[in-house]
Amino acid sequence: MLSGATEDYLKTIFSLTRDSGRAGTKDIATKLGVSQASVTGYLQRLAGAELPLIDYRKREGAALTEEGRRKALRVIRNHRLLETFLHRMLGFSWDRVHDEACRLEHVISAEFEEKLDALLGYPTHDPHGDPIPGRDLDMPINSRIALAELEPGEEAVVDRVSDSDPELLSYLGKHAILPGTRLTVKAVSPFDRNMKLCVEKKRGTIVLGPLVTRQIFVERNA
Amino acid sequence: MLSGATEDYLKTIFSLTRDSGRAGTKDIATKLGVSQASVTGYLQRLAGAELPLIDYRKREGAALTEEGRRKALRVIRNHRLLETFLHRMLGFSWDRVHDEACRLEHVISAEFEEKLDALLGYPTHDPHGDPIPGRDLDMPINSRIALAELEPGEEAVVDRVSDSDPELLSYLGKHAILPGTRLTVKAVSPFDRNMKLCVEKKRGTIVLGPLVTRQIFVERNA
DNA sequence: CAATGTACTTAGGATAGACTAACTTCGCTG
DNA sequence: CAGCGAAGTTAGTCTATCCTAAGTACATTG
Repeated sequence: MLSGATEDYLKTIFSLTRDSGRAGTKDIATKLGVSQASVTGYLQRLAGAELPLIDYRKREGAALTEEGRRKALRVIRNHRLLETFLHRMLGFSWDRVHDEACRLEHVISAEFEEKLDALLGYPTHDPHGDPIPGRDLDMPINSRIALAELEPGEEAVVDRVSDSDPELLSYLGKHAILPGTRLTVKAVSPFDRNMKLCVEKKRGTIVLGPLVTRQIFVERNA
Repeated sequence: MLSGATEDYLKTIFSLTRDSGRAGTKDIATKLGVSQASVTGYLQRLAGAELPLIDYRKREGAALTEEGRRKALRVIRNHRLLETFLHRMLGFSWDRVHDEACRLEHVISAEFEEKLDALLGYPTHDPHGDPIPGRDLDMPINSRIALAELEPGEEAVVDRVSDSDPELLSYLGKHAILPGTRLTVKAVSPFDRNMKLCVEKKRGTIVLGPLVTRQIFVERNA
């Protein structure tokens, strides 16, 4: 069995290698909240194991092996199933599910995972709109288009919202900006990139800064 | 926050001090599956903390302080709520809930505990019949009368079954011996203490040895 | 009351996972 | 191309939790 720490490293490397091909020591350290030296040590250990979960090269960072990728996806699947459960069945607000799921994801059995999946009706997306890998660990591709990239006049539907900042989630929730919400870009101020948005059928508009609009991912209106 | 190990020690000491006033090093070691030396060391550390959770005296074993008792009851509450959830909502069989709950009990938040309690409708007993401490950590007293103590002719209702052996639970489950099941003692063989029982409305009888009948606790028929 | 067995403790050490401090690499800039 | 800064590594520690081996305390029993 993998330790919780190992699972956290795998999850982090997985998400960092979505864009760049390799995850750097510093980025991993920042995401995990540990020192760079700790990361170097841990990566060396992981890469030197019998069945290595990562491929690590000095000063070039880490990438997941096929085995590592599978383990990472299993943890991500657990995490997102749990988030969905916490939100839908226990009534946790969507800004509180992340931390709880981060602790639970390391201790549930495969049997728990399967039964929870069934109880929830085999959900495909978690409360933030992130896709849930299936039992086969296939994961649908999610939108990579940040709201910040849209031009005035464009319409879009919110696909997902970064789950990293609870404060942000709470704020957006209050303004009904959730996966599925339809938005229209009314204006973008030239220097600060503030965006004036019309939110679906809701009365009025809202202005969001670029730190926010870069955390919201959308599908351009078909 | 307490570590999982500390919570396990507290839980174990709690259950061992139900009967005897103090928990001995050896019994704790056996229950936890660690060496006696580890237990001695751990108890010393726990007792020497700022706010000690246990009272430890050399060669006399450990007892919980009021604070330790409260923490122990919180863990037991988590454990039993989780067992109830696993059985009732996820459909785990009653012999599989214990191990899963043992891992989950250390990582759930107070918010999770409360919301789960509400979702389950504030249950008072877990699937084995053990009482669930309430939010105030009050715990109803459960039956201490082992089935093994009954005489031929007596009738009783199963109150709870020890959850320590999954094999036993599976076996008893197959024969419909669960909390609430009504039993009649038909005969007790004099030397081996085998007990011939009539199980409620079920066809036929069953013979159980003393290793089994000592794990089943009952209420004598009113 | 000495011998013995069981329960308990001490001493010394292992491992996982983290830290700080100090050093190395390397790309970029002037 | 020397120098600087950021990223990365090494070395040495620390804490939690466990271990084995060896010794101690105490009750029982001949």
